[in-house]
Amino acid sequence: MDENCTIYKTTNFIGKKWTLLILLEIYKGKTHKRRYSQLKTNLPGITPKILSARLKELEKEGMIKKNIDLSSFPIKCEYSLTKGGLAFIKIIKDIKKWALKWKFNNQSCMSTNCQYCDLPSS
Amino acid sequence: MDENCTIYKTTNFIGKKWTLLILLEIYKGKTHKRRYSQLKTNLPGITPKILSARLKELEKEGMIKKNIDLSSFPIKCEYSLTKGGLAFIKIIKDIKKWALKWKFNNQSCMSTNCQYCDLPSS
DNA sequence: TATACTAAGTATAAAATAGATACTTATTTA
DNA sequence: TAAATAAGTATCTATTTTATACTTAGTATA
Repeated sequence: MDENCTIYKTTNFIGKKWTLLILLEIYKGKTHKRRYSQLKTNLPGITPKILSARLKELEKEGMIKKNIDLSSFPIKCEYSLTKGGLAFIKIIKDIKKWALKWKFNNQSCMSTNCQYCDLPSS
Repeated sequence: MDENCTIYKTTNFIGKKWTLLILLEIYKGKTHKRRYSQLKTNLPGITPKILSARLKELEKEGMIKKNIDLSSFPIKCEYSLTKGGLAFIKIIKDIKKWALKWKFNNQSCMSTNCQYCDLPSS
């Protein structure tokens, strides 16, 4: 197995469960930022353990940045997209477009209130 | 949780381990077709159980088609991309381009012999 | 003063998924 | 008669994910 492979290495982290949904959720935040608790609320079904593991991995992979606000209590942590992370959103949008065209009969997103994919289509 | 969500439903199957690599490997075959045994050889590390589970899921999701040739022995099964599956290859190529730009310093793929991502870059 | 509340997690055990490896089936070739 | 082949399945183990409870420290409420 070739561990230097670009696609192999990349699918190894972007392919994990919840990863794309977390990126998208951060993107949808004001100025593309979200706090831990907002992510937890807006991604129903995710567990705190997985959310925190994915955030650490995304930070390690350079797709998001963590910012801690110590001035208030309780401490607030804000996660924002890096330039690379923001560039990746284009791919997620393309996946949505592909899915609408080839999987869901070219309807616009069927759930208008959907927390996940209610994002501008262009 | 909104189970009708486009992105949620889509990441649920394209996000699984090996899925993108299998699609890519079929794409790289002559006329975008590969036999089971070729996939197994060209995706070192995959187990027959996972390969067969993924192929079934991809077929169910309408991304590949299975074709059995009973005329010879042993039976040969050929997997080919559907139109939707072929359209998805564009996204995989974009992921590679993204990775080369943002993760791997804009080098062209570092392993020229790589089974996985040695694909035309345009 | 004691109690409850918050944000951002961690800890532990159970369930689901993936991996390793051996086996199956049916036909052809040595 | 024995070995080889394609396309898997079966069984057991290891890794990941999920469910749920707990932690920490400052702040507001009773």
